[in-house]
Amino acid sequence: MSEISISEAARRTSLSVDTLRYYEKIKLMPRIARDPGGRRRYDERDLSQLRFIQRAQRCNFSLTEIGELLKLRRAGEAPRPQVQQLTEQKLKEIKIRLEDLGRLQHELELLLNLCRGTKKGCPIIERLNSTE
Amino acid sequence: MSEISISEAARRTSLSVDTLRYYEKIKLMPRIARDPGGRRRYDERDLSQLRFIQRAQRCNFSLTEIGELLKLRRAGEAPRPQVQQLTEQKLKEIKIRLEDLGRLQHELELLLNLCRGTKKGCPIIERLNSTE
DNA sequence: GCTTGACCTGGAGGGAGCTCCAGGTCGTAT
DNA sequence: ATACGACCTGGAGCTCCCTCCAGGTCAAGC
Repeated sequence: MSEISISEAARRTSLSVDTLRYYEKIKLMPRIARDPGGRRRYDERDLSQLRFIQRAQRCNFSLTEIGELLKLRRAGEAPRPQVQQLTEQKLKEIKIRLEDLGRLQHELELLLNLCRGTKKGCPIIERLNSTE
Repeated sequence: MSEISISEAARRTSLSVDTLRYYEKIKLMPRIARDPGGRRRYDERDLSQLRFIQRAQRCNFSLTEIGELLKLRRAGEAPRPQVQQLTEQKLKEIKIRLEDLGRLQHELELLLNLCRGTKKGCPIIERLNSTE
């Protein structure tokens, strides 16, 4: 099979073995399968879920929220309205973050252009410093 | 003038007065002007900076990083190369986060459409659960 | 002049998300 | 048989970012 040790799983996800154990401890991950000696064996599904967690986390979701997202992910065949609602709300949050990021990107690009092209005393800086 | 009390500043930024004092304590914000009685008086510049902090924070920047961004923001007239480099790096990080968010958005939209239109047993779920 | 409430300071407390440690087990290599 | 390293568990410790507290000051209303 394609089952791998915890250290290999850590390597492939760039998480630490401590973090992997921690995710299991707080039940963000399900109980990972063990070999006869009691060591964890991660399969492709586990890795996929870990990568989902990482993506969601980079997008500011808390581990608690990610737990909910994972429930959605798993509960696909049981499309309850409450589950839909949660997803919709998360999507709204994502959109807001996308907008924030866009704004921040714009501000920094402005600043960078300024830094590149100017000697001193540019009106844009004043705008950055004093406007909403 | 348009100088306002800490509680008013808190109201306008949706931060708590404790957080406002905390930002000053850790020098993320400059020392805020005081009235003769020693109370803080926030002006438009302060509010602008606070909103910048909030935007950056929603985009996953740590307060330490935001401190650096604010230094850039202030140091506009002194475009040192090291300062440029930092901005460029932050922009790269922002782009990665934008991509992550886009991916996550896509995944959740997929899931949502699925939830809306299906009875049970959809191949997309399998894909979500077992693919990269 | 006294009360009330918003404000001040320094410092302790708290939740999230790890990270580390002690003390023990398993399996391979010598 | 033993030594070694990767693994196990439960629990303590740490950083970040607040949040709360105690004890005190200031300004306005009664």
